[in-house]
Amino acid sequence: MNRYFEVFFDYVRLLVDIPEIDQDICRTYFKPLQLKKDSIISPAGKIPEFHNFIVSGYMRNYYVDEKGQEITTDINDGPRFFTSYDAFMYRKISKENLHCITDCELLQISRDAVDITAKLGITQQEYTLQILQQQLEKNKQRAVDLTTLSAEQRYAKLIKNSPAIIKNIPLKYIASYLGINPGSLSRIRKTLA
Amino acid sequence: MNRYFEVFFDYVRLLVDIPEIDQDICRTYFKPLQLKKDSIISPAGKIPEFHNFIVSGYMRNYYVDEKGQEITTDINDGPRFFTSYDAFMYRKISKENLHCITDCELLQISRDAVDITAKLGITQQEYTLQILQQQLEKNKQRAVDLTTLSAEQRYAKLIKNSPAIIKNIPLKYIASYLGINPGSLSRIRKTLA
DNA sequence: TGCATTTCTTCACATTTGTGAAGTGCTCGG
DNA sequence: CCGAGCACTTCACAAATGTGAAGAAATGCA
Repeated sequence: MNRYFEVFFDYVRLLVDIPEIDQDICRTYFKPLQLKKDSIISPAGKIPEFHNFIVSGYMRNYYVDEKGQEITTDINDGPRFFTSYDAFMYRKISKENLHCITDCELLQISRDAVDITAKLGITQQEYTLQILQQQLEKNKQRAVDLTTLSAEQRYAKLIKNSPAIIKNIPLKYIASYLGINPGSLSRIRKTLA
Repeated sequence: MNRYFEVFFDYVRLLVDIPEIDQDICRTYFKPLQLKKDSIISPAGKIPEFHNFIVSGYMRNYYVDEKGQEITTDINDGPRFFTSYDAFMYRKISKENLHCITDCELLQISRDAVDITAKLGITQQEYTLQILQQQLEKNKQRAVDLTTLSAEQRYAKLIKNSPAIIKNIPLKYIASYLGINPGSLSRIRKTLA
């Protein structure tokens, strides 16, 4: 299971240094978990129990709209945290489902444990601040792309920036994430080929 | 100038309580500023000097793309913080311009002062965390709206949720913010009337 | 007030994207 | 190995939105 924490700490160190003490805290409170393809963790209608870090595998975040359609709101590209953060943090009922598109390896921490580690360690608050800023910038950029780029340009940009997603995620989820009809995306793919 | 801080504290109290000590700190380090319509503060190409709170008035955030077109990425609806936050925080060159669409009343704090107040007061870090989360949720929702709603639905939603924006902001900026061509928006307005 | 500028609307037409049905190919469990 | 279901493509057509020019309306300034 050490590999899990290697991936985890490598990811965290992109934003902050982690002293040994905090590493030990993480090893104590984060629990490894393997999930099979198509597992649903943190289903809509429930309060998310865990904050998840994806060590390997691909997940998506989706909700079901009034017409019964699945809307994919997020897809991961490599290791990162993946949680309905707002609902998790404030113990609110989530509207979203976290769906393992492939087999996944996770590190999970419970909501109670997050409060404990916040007091024990010194890195957590600073890290949380930074990752929130990073996520905010990403989402701002996503919104700008959606207002300024055509469907074809959005797809081309995803190929360029996240080839791993194209290779590993069914097209229908990508289409939903990009706000493109699957049929239209198919046509766009043909013109790009 | 007390009115400025009344608006300011009322806004901050939506997320956290502010002890007297922290209120005094704010009164010391935030400076009131009046701006005329069409002033540009924090222009693209420079490091933002101040973190801005809009007491009254309307501002937009825009950048100029490769074709020379202005892309409006944010418009405020009532009092709130309005800053190229990432660039301000990390003293990076900003790509965005903050433009006063109407006369504006602001409270400003310098980047150096933010570090000072962080040490003096007790509310700031908690507040920053919360407002980042709030902004993140807003931007996620904006992205979801852009993927799932038609141009007409996006405009209708803006009318419903932010009538003040419709009343006070030139349509061309609203169109850009919604990712709609001004001509198309004009047509949409006619069908809604 | 009156002129100049900007903003908004309107129109005809082009382009992009959506829609639903049908067909093809793949995958996975039995 | 087979068949059912799923994912993806393809197509013809519909609908939504973009485009650029022209005019109307509003705004700001002298």
